[in-house]
Amino acid sequence: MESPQDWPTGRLLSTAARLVEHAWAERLETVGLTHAGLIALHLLGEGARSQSDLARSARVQLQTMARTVERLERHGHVTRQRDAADARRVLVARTPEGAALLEQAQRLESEALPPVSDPAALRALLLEVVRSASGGRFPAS
Amino acid sequence: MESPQDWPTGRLLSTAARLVEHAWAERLETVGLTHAGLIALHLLGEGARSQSDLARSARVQLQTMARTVERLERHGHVTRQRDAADARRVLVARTPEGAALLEQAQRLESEALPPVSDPAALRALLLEVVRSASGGRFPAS
DNA sequence: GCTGGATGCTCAGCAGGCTGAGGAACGAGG
DNA sequence: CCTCGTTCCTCAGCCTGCTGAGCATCCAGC
Repeated sequence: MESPQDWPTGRLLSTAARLVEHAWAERLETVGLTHAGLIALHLLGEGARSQSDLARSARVQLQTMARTVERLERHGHVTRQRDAADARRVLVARTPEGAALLEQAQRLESEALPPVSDPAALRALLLEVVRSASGGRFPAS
Repeated sequence: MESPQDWPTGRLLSTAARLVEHAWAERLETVGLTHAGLIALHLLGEGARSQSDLARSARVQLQTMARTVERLERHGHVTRQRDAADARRVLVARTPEGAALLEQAQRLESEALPPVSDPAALRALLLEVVRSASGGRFPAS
């Protein structure tokens, strides 16, 4: 009960994620990004996308993504503007500063995961989990 | 970039954890517990433990555990009292209600992880990650 | 004894998830 | 047209992580 060995797998998953996220966040701090911000910046790609589109891709709720984007905008990493063609949408695009940051940050991100005996197997298993748990909640992403 | 397949492993880990946690929380809601509360309740065992002790075991900060315990107390799942032997400590113990809830909740927790091709391998790999990422941050847990 | 470091806790405040409620715009159908 | 359902977004509020600051207590060493 005291040791992680005896924990249920779900709890192990959450804990591992949190620990890795922390290491990751520490590095990102040096370039002035949070991990959620990096994901959003990454998903943006070259063109502009709507917030709900980003949210679906990132597997988070629209409200969560809206706040992340708002923070990125406040720091000058992205711009937001109403879509002229569909006034419900807000189009988000990277600024040059955002693009520059993204490039630095991506190099840091890959270093955050501690070395593990079989990285490919870990990836494959996590992918299985994501796929099967995304069902319904984030359709057609 | 759009699909999880192309994500870095750390991001996959976080996403998988969040999705599983969500499924888990949904079930726990039916018995009136949050996932953090369940962990604390579980780690308590039969006897009383101090908050910092619980925090170390759960791999969270003392402040986080304090708030979780405070919530459990508010709902009548645990009791808190100053340690007579060391007045800095707060001793936390399960109430009978808390113990009853725990038993129900543990059955639910195990169902939350979606079936995966090699559960044992997933466990083993996650355990590696937790072990190597706990270093320094949560000594001698 | 007293002082000073270590330890346990609380308070305040931030970021990132979530839900629920409600407003504005689009679009299909009567 | 106009209505009604859907979609996109915002606002408010909760829970869980985190940090930093500050307080009380203990204990070792002088």
